[in-house]
Amino acid sequence: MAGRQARKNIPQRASGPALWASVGARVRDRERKRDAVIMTAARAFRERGYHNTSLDDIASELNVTKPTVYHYVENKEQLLFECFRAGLKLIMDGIEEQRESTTTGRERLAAVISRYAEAITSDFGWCMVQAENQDLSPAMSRKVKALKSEIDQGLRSLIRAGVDDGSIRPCDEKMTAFALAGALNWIAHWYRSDDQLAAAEIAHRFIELFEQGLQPR
Amino acid sequence: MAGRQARKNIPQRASGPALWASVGARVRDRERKRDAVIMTAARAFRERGYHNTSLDDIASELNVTKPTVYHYVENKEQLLFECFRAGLKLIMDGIEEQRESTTTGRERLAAVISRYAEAITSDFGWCMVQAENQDLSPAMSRKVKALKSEIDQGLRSLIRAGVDDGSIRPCDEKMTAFALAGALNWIAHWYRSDDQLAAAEIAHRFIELFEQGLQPR
DNA sequence: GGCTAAATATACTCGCGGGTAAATTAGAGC
DNA sequence: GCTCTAATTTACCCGCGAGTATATTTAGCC
Repeated sequence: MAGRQARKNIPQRASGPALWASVGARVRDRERKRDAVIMTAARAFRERGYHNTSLDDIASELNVTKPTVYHYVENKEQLLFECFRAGLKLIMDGIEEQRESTTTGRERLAAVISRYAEAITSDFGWCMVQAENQDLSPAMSRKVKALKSEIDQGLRSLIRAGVDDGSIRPCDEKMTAFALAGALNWIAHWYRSDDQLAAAEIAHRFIELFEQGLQPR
Repeated sequence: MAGRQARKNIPQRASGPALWASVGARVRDRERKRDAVIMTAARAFRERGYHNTSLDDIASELNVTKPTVYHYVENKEQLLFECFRAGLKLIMDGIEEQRESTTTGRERLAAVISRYAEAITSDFGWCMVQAENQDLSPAMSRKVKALKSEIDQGLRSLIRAGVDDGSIRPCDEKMTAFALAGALNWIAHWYRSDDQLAAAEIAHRFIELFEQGLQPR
């Protein structure tokens, strides 16, 4: 069939469509396939936006048809949520990681910023940032809000810790956390993966700016 | 008719639906009406998002039918663009305003930040931030990109000026501008107009943070 | 090699919403 | 009061895309 033939010619990106590329190579690991669906969706959402990406699009990028996608995920909203959660987890891990650290609050905050930048520049970055309440059902919206709030609280408590240990100048922790999160989240809007600038480099410059400030010392 | 009666009961918000509220009060000024359409769209987009707002929604908020909206605006995309432009103009004005100022670069930058925050918290703020290329035709996308770039260049040149006159510590102006714009744009994501926090207050805290930095001096 | 369950595909439904053609109403000028 | 234009409405079209009912294939298992 023409269909079959066409499928073989699809370029095989890492960990994505390759899973389904040839019938013989199909792996039966359900988890893996589900992850591939989510990953592909994340990339598609990032490139074309949530509303401009149909499930048919995602399916065809996976060399599969729409009902197959529905076999791994309840609906489109859930798909967005999974992308969101995957990205958010990267950040949460970064924050968690610093819990047992014994360095100053400022240093721990800097470490979290680095991980945050890493997460935002990942395939899931865009979804994390764009998963607005507007596109979600009330129930989902609540979940997303709660998760986002965890990140916010994590940042604030690091700032507070820094103020307490003297490594951070006393400041409005809420506004500071918002400014930080804003600058970081915004990366998703301008970052292109083919950019020369690596996440680590961006994080480094941001840390310097936020720590030192614009005014000469 | 029941339709007419219902219209009279619509609450009349400032400068919006009131224009059409009663037949007798209809103003013939085309400009004014067009502006009302744009304003109403901006509010709706902010509340429910671009894709979740239909032109029927906007029309009905104006106590009018969809074709009337089309009488003032070519299509939905154009409508988003107009909202975007209206918001952007506020910022451009702020930058322009500082061109003839003779103060230091850092002070001028602070002034622009204030105006920026003001613009972002306005009804048009959300549209400005959300008018992503993804939802726009290639032609529109180019226009939006060009306008956004103007803002970016404005910020960078202020930073450069500050570095030159010694009021700003030498830094990567591109990353600094991105961080600033990010923090400011992000306001649109969390700001609610009924918030106690006024734009001026937010701007003030942001300026302090960006100027002084987190590290104690 | 036949049985069963999971995986995938075919072939639909259906509503929403952008956009429009054609009629109707309002109003300015005479 | 008539006419002509601008403003507005009624009543549509139509495509896209989310979601699904049903058939078919695949693969593990005895």
